[in-house]
Amino acid sequence: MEKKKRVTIYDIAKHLGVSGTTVSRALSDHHSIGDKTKKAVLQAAKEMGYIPNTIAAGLRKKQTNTIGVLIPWINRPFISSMISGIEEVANDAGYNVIISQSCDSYKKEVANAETFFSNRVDGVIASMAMETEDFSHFNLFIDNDIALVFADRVGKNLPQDKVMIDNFAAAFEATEYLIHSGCRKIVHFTGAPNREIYKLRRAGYQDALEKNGIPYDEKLVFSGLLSGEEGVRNAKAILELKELPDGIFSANDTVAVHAMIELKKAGLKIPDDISFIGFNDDPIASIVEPQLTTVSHPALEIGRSSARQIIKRINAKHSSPPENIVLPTQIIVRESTRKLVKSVPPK
Amino acid sequence: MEKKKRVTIYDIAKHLGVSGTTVSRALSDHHSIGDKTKKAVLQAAKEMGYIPNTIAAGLRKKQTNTIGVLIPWINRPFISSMISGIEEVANDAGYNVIISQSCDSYKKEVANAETFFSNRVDGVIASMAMETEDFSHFNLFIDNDIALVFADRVGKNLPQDKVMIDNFAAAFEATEYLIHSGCRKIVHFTGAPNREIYKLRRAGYQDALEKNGIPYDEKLVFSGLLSGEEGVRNAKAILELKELPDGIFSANDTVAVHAMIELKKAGLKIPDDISFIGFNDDPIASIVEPQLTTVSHPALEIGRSSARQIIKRINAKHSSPPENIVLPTQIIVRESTRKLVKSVPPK
DNA sequence: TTGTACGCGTTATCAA
DNA sequence: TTGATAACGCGTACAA
Repeated sequence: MEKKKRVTIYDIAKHLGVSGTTVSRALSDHHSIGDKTKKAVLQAAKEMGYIPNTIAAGLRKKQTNTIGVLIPWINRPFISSMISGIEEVANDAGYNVIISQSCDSYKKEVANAETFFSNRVDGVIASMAMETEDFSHFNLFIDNDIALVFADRVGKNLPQDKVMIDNFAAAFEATEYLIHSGCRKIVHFTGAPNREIYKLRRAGYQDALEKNGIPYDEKLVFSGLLSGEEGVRNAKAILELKELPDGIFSANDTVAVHAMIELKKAGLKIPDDISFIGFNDDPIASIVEPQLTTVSHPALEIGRSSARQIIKRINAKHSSPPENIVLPTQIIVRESTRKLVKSVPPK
Repeated sequence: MEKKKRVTIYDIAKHLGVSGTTVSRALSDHHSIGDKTKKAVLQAAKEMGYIPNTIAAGLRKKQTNTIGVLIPWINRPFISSMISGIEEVANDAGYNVIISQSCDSYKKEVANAETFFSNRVDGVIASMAMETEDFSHFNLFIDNDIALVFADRVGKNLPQDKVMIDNFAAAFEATEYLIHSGCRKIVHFTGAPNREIYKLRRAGYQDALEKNGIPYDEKLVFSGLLSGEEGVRNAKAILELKELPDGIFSANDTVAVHAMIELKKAGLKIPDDISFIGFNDDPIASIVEPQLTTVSHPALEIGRSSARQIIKRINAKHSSPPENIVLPTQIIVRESTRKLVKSVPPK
């Protein structure tokens, strides 16, 4: 499509017989500008259908008012809600949001980071791919003073802002909830261990077991991509165990729900034979029967908070130590767990 | 955050003792450039950590390699899948995707359109807000020769490319499926009638009834936002009816599933007392019990197809008549409908 | 094959 | 309060 000539500040200037500078100032409400000229410019701009060219301004100001969001997948309930939160806050503050999915691939993540840099985004919010183990591609932003905030799937030991939940504590509480409701042999579904969040959930699970005198058994931990198909596979593997578990703590809802359905098919009663606690509070959690008890993940708020943080960094005059923003989680008790036999001690 | 001096083609030029032009050409693989110089430039660029400034190039070339995506909500399964498809195709073709949600608000949609224009996106893919009745804000793109493709929630009588499904036919088939499985009193859940897609689904529903000798009854059509809460409300309203319906065709899965659950609570058997067909094939459709029969909406493919179309338009030398791309739907038969008593005639 | 000079649309600086 | 001029980083017509 051929480009059309568009209205610029000089068209307005010529029309009004003033300089481009004056128009620019009038439009950006500069203090040293006559009231009459200002009004005239604004009027003319409107009449002539002028819309500022953010790109050109950005080139000059060395800023684009754009935030890059780097996430593994868009079409997952948790992530799309997070993006929704980011977009909400960013838009209100006058920023655009550009999105790239890594599809959990390290290679794509690296490529996307470069694209963001090429587009001179003012800041980046990143949630890392499952595969990613080396973080050096983020140096692009760090070395060039581009604000960087990690959200949810953060890197370990990276000196950047992070917005996340307390995965260890959430997992500990969830596991202990199962224990307090009478479970003694508890299976854990987890994701790739190079993602800190899954490592921490697993650690919380392990710690809860040990604190309650239950031995930790590697064979009861199923690790993978946390997909629905994996839930079915895991369920089948569980049915092969010599002694069935009486509880399952899953690092996400998808795998939990599909495992649950598969176990139900095999005739097991939930929660009586096996209790379930998931993670995320996806829509499917409240639809499955029995409804899934789960750890609610404040997705929207993680997004909002990340956006606020990145904007704060973008506007900061000086650098300051990295912040760790931890958002609260909550166990949503539904029907896939039994009643507590021992009350959970207050925190 | 203060901006840092970044490597430009002139830094490379100075370093190598050549002109900026030469560097620019070497980097973009221009034909008239010496092999040695090219190699030297590429080498130096790599060493110095040069990454092109797409923004500056865009200003010069009057293109940004950016596609604006205007959708009502990000965090809905159908839409996030569509975006995923857009992003996939666009990224592969070297385009960035910037996203704005209108939250189904006309006002936000207008504001977002202006932002897109300000950012000089090369093209726009739009799925309209529920509220939108006036389409004049899209003239911004049309008048300025910015490619525009409507996806899914298209406008009526607009001379733009559209990517969508055959809503009328899909609704007709779904309703007829209910009829052929023995339903005679069929309720319809629909969305705002200013969105063509809902109007068409309703028309398909009505036509199927009439073609099969069943009178169309306005009182059996429930219109609204198609939310979960609405599903509960609709179910309660249905229970108040003098004579219960024996089938429900819903314009989305969310409202169908929640209504189903509510009716089950009231003791109704599904599909024996009431059959259900939804629309979209959201994840919840295959989780609810009984699993929901639904019209599958090729979300990912609508996204991919829209992206391909917009890129085609962006690169087109001349304008050509608007295209209407219609993607196939499919009834996914699950457990919320009874067996067909009369086979569906072949199309 | 290479370089000079200018333009893309805006803002910052300095002078008037 | 206003204006002339340069600069942001890159691409390109034209000249060499």
